[in-house]
Amino acid sequence: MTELSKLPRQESRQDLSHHDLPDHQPMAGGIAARARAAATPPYLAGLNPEQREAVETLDGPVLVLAGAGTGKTRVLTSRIAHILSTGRARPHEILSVTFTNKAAREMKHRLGQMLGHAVEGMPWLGTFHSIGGRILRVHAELVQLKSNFTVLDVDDQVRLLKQLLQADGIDDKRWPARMLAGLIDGWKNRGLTPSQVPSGEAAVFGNGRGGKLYTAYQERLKTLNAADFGDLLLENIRLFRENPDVLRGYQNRFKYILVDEYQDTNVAQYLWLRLLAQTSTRASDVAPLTSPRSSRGEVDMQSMSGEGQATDTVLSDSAPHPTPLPAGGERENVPQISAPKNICCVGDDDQSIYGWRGAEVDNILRFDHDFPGAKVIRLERNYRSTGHILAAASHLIAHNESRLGKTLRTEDVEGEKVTVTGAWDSEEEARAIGEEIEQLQRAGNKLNEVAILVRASFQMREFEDRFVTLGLPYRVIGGPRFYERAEIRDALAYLRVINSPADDLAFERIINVPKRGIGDATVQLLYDHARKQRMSLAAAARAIADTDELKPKPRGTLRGLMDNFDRWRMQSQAMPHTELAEIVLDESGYTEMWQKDRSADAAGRLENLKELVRSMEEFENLQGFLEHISLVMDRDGGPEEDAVSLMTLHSAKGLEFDNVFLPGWEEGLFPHQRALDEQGRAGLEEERRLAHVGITRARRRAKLYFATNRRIHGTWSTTVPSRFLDELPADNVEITESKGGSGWGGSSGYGASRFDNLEAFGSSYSTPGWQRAQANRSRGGFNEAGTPYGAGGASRARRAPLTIEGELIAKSTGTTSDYSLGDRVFHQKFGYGRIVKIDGNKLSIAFDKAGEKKVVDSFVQRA
DNA sequence: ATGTACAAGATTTTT
DNA sequence: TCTTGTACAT
Repeated sequence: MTELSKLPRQESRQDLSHHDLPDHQPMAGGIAARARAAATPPYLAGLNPEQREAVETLDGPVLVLAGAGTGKTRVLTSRIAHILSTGRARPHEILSVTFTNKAAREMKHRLGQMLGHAVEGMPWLGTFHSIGGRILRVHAELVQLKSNFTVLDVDDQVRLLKQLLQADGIDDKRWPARMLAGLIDGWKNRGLTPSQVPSGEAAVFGNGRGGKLYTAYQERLKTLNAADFGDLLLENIRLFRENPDVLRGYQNRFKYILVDEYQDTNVAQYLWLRLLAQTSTRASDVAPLTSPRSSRGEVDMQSMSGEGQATDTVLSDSAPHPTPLPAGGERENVPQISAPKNICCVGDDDQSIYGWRGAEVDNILRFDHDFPGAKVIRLERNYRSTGHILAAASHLIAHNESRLGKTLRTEDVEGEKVTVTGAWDSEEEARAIGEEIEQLQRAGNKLNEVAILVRASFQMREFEDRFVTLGLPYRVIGGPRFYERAEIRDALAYLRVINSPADDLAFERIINVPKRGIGDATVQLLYDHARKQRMSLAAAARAIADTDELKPKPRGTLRGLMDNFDRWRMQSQAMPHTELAEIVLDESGYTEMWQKDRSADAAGRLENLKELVRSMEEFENLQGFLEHISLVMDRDGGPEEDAVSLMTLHSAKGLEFDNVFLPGWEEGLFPHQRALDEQGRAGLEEERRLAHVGITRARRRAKLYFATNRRIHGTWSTTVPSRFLDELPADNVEITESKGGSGWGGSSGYGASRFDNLEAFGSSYSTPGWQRAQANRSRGGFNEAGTPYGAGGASRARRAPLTIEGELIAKSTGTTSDYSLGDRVFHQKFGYGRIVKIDGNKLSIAFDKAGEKKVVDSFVQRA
């Protein structure tokens, strides 16, 4: 519904204005021009000269700088259509990356419409991550993975890190695994492998342990044959750097590269892109300076990210080919000469709102440096919003200092002024907005054309409450997604374990779900063993179930569970995967667990499970389904019913609506206090861009609100109207009174001095405690936290055995034990004993006190 | 191993 | 305020 819905509008409007047609074509005379216009293919129809230039400039690098509502995505889509229909490239030779899977799907859909048929064979249209993942799967063995690797999501990631922290004796309370996950994520966004993390940042957790944990994490991922989302790109970069042949294969393959939302690309994405779009065959760009795979993948990325200070050695034909190009589909049609790179990036520096997630606006600012000879095309004609809305947004964003600067214009009517409404409190705000929406509805507006964009998701609740009482249909966009729901993840975990027994995170997730009496202690035991032996949890479970490490009860259930999995795995060969899923959910007792559950959402969860099984039908087999899940996990919204959309400003990116409500324009909330505290001026500017994005989502009406009192986490605090309100141009704004009626009359200073009351309120405004508390924790600024943790006795006690274990790892990674019959050994639980039988790494030991027991060798040490 | 009582902490979010 | 996670009792 985003850019798509504007297409007809745009065309019809432009049909009226002849001056929009390209009248300055070099060879175009009068008749010829008309003949040409008549023959205009659908994908060029109705483009203005700016847009048309962006579509038709096919050779060499192009940067399209475009403001909101200027048809950016349309340009990209038309460009693909143009490339295809002029026969310059075949679908699989075009690489097009977008920001979300949704955007990718939409582009495919639009492309189909433009070309008049379904778009077949467009395998390289997608997001960075899914494309990166695909390439990684093809060349998995080159990065020491198996091609059926699993992709961990945040939840898995955090649980894995929690275990690593625990093993390192680090208290999860003080240093939550989530924090480490965030850090590692940030490092990966910046394209940093463990060895490249600046020592200051690696010192998090004390003593450079942050860096060590990162290393341990990556190692664990490898043994689990897993990658996290960051790896999908990072490992890709490594792959390209270490295997110039592979890289060249892709460089030659992709004749056209297109990137949407370039302003929101992060460093890793940038590096990845630059490698692919490299025009030169300079060794410094293509080949690593060190010999390939010399140091287990710790690639020196300076030469890539730096300013090209590396040597300009030309890669000769006789350059070493460290790894042969793998056989398979990737091999076809790889010409020897490298074509000039036709990369086209589309973006708007004023819409960069993901800086906090590692996006680098610099990427867009540096474009012509990175791609010499780049053509920069500006799209400044806005087709979306009316005059007042556009003027308000432009005036606001002009307050930002660091920006390229664009002057958007519209030929649309002035329309209604942007309104600013003050409410007494957030409740009244919700009430007022509810009423206005009902009014709009009565006036014949579709609810689909109404959106409420909030800064933070806690603001949503009040609107939901209000809409429920009003009986107004609404949908929350960007809420917990289908695949994030616990029941879906549980079910998937079962299937994942069946598909790949080594999937630890999945196994751990369901080992005691439904409750079957395998508690933390047991899991911990399994985990210790798994890590010591560098094996998967499932393998550890199997090994330990045969010994006396566990009490009979958990041992029995564990063995039963493993038997179940064996059986399911057998059955998976014989029956359709949907049927298997039903059997598994049934026999595991998972369905039963929810059936017994008396809580309100249990029914919905069962429904979701059914939906999951249904969605599996589209796939040929379990493997295919799971691969899809790990990369795209996304569900198309059901049938589109008429409803108000409720979402955060961030998830509104790329969308547009006739009527947009923007509540909560108050200091502290918007701009958000934390952004201000942590990022200072840069933070403020990003917030302002967010405000700009918010206003420019509106086609006909933009309605801003602020409340004088807001309840933040239960306590009421008085708030001050946002400074952004002051920055709006008076001529395009109308100040209205809250129609909620009750409290706020507009008399208290706000009306009189318009928005200049900031100072007046400033003193009375108090920063809520939680904001102040968080204030000095800057992102990436944990450098100062150099206090070595674990000096206390308790954690010492836990860490001490680690050293011993460390030695054990070195000794007993092999499958067979290097103990011999008759050796005296010591066991933590059973004490001293003598080995009487050896079966692989399972030892039978006659203990002095405890009698004869079967034990895995990693649990004993020489006495 | 599991249920319950209490304390802490609470932007934005895509793979 | 309300959710989430941890400490403690059963």
